[in-house]
Amino acid sequence: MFTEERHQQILSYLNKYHRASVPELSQTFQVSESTIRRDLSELEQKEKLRRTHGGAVCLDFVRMEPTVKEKQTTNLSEKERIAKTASEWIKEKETILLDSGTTTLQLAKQLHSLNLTIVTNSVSVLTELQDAQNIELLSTGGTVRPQIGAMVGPYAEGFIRRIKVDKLFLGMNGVDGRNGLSTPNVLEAQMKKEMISAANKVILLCDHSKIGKITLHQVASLSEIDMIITDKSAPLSFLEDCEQLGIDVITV
Amino acid sequence: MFTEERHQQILSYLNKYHRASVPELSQTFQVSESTIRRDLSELEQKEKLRRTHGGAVCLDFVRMEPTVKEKQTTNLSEKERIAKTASEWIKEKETILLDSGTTTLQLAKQLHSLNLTIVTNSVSVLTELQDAQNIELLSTGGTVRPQIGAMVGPYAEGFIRRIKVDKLFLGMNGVDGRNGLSTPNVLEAQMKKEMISAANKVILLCDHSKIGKITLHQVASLSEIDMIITDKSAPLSFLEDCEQLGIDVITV
DNA sequence: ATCAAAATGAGCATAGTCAATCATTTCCAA
DNA sequence: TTGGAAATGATTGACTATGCTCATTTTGAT
Repeated sequence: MFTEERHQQILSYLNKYHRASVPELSQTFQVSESTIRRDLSELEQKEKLRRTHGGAVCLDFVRMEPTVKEKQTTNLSEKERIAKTASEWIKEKETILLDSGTTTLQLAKQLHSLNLTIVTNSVSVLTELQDAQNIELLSTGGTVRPQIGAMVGPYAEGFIRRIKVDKLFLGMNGVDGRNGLSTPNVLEAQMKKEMISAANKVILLCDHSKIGKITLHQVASLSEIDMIITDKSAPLSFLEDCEQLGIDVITV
Repeated sequence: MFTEERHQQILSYLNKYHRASVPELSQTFQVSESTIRRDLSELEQKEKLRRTHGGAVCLDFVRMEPTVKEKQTTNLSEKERIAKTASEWIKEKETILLDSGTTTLQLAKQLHSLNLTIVTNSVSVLTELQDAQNIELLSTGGTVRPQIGAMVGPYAEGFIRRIKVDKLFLGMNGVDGRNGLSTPNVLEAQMKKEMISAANKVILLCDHSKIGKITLHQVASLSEIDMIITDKSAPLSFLEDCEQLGIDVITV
């Protein structure tokens, strides 16, 4: 393969996966890592990609990544860690239901290279995963809630009622030992209820800031959750309540 | 074999294999590598191929690279003008169905400040308009087609069947006077059919590059269209055909 | 904050490739 | 035939691509 060809292919690869590591490319094209590094340097010179430590990313992906909104996201690093841990519980070929929200979006970012069927009511997740090669991506449809980008309402619920998934990764505004799960919007509350019914296993992703909060509409009681992934700042008493209910608790 | 003949054969060879090395060609045509290099230099001069270190690659192959982003920018200015004109036909409070595609995405960008109900099967349009203040945004849901970001399949069709909209803005891969409207993907074709049925008024947005093209699956005949907005490079004969059918034709 | 592992880029040696040059061969018209 | 232009092949010094080593930087985990 000629150098030029390899350069083209590296760009296609990046277009597909948005990112590529040096060892990954080295193996793919059967050349040394040095060569790949040289390739990446040259392509960066030509502004065809953006070099990162360990690899490179696609240019539009870079532009897309740090949106204003995302920068404003609170507790981003906790959410990232929670998402990373959550991704370790996903096996190839599974069918996953992804709720809307910033934490589940972080989870979506981890899933690009897996072979999965993903159902979601989040516009951001759709955008994030629409070009992932091995993912069969399904959208619930419905009314789009501004700002949040969640699809809700009767159409969305109707979609969910017709499916069954292996695992649901659920976000939530309020999580409380006594009051269970709650959210401020009635349509979202209803939607989350349906999602819980559609899943064999319900995994709740929430950073510590959500714990102890009670918001307007109750979605479910704690006992309907199978696993909860949160950060180490979560109050111990709450975590004990969860374990008492037989919920798997993971803190990261 | 004459020099000219060899040149022709080198080009055929490239057409077949997209690439060729100097030793490979040298052996194939039983001439020295020097000669091949001379041949390749001349052919590059005439822009018949692209020289690389060690050989040459077919030009089309090099051009094969146009990234998703570049595709979006093909005829961008035409698309923008078409979109702008299309937006002038939209009145406040109307219910609009927006097909997926780059031209309809340009249209979506024009609609931020209007008070509308918009239904779409395009992930890009959802992202574009999710934060628009006065827009009630509805998503069809369904299976997401990679690259294109169109939601299709039975669920998407089911959604469309249950609604009626004032106007549909439709994109299309192929538009031909005789053959009507066509698209390469069967699911998209089906989806577009349903959308046409759901609309009181069907407005086709297409730049001149789509006209005269026929692709695999027929979506509808021209007569099902109420209005077509295209650019001034559209062939006159086609525009006359449209007017004969009573279609409003606008060229920008 | 600190440390070990991973990644990097510079330098260098090697193999393969290149363009320039020149001698030889082929072709064609006078 | 013969002269000259064009095409070809061989040679060679320069250039390019690659892989390897090693000192330095970056990263991530504690």
